[in-house]
Amino acid sequence: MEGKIKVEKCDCTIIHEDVVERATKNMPNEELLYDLAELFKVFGDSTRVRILCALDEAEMCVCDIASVLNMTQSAISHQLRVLKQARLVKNRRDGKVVYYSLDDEHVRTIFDDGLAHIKEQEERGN
Amino acid sequence: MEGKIKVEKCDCTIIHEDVVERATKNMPNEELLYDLAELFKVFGDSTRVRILCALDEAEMCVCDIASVLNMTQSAISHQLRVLKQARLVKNRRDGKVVYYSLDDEHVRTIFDDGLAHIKEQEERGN
DNA sequence: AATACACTTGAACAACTATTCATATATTTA
DNA sequence: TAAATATATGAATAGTTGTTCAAGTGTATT
Repeated sequence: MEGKIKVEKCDCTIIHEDVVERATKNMPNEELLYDLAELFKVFGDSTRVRILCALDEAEMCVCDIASVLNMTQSAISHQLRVLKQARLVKNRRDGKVVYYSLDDEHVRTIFDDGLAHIKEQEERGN
Repeated sequence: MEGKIKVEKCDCTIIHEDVVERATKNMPNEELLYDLAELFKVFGDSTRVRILCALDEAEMCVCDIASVLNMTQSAISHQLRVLKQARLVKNRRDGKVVYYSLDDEHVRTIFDDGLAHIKEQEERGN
């Protein structure tokens, strides 16, 4: 469904008008939030997360990555495409070989924030 | 498929052994990366992103949120469940009304990082 | 030019996910 | 206790996504 605008409304009677109005007014641009969700969606797959982790270590060719993740080269290639479209990785060609590397300084930051959340969760007991 | 371990290997001949070995060795725990992806998956839906945005403004009941997002109460309730399981929101009951609020200091940080990436993308022209 | 090889890509399929609809639960009020 | 209301939940469904398989590019080597 993602991104469709719904028409139905809640049928409650005791809505907190002031809060609703304020929140509605301060909501960021719908498109921006959509793009944000799209970005996180890219991070929301363990194969892609692992690829990013591998590339954080060093620039690598497709076969290298496939070998590290123990997956087919085709599967990796498909995912690299997604990562590239999201501008998280870039590539360069050297003869037959295509080398991929991280294309964003924020990748590590976003990772670390996510890890911080997970760690805090664990500490709070789960 | 998510989380399954593959058996096939890449059939390339010119793997960069040193890089592969180093990357393999330094890869974080598989389970940790899986959890990380699971977390980002929660952020990877615009409805949930919008809910978090709304709650960043103020504590709200389910109907309030439904009203702000212009969606059915049921849909919101289902998503709040996901957010709660991920420990991103918490709730308290006051009579018939259940109030939800953010349950994590990192939510805003993660948001901001994501936005930083998007902005940089735009600046680089796209 | 022909072969080999690293990589890409399209189609197909299975697994997953978000919303809807109907119904259930919990709490207040009459 | 019965009715009203805010929320939750289960099943169904349509849409999405990741991997596989087969075939296609592009580059180097002979």
